[in-house]
Amino acid sequence: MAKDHTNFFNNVYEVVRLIPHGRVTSYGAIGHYLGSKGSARVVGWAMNASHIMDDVPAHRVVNRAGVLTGKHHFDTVNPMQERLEAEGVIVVNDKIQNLKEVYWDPTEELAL
DNA sequence: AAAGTGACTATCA
DNA sequence: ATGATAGCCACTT
Repeated sequence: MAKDHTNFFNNVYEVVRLIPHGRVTSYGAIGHYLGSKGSARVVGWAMNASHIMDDVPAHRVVNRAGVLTGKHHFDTVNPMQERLEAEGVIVVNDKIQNLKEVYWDPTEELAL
């Protein structure tokens, strides 16, 4: 990836990959950490392309409400919520119940 | 180069 | 409280 025009995606993948086990974050938080708080959609877009990378745990990335908005975008039959539940996250009806307990903000945890 | 799309978020009704 | 609309930034065509 010597090209810079994919740097934004690379940053997203890097942050997502750094999400601790059993933790989740939101698109806006990642976008904000990258310097563009309004780029939540772009983060989601990066996730859409993340399927080419198996090192990107997109199942740990949810929307602001803790809802697994993109669970249907997973190419596999392995549901996002089972994966999250296996990590210790309580997910019901595609929504994280203990979001506040598992929420992980890169701007607070990484930007030190 | 311009227009369209999208796994989001915030605000208004 | 929910539902619809607008704003946002980067990618695709």
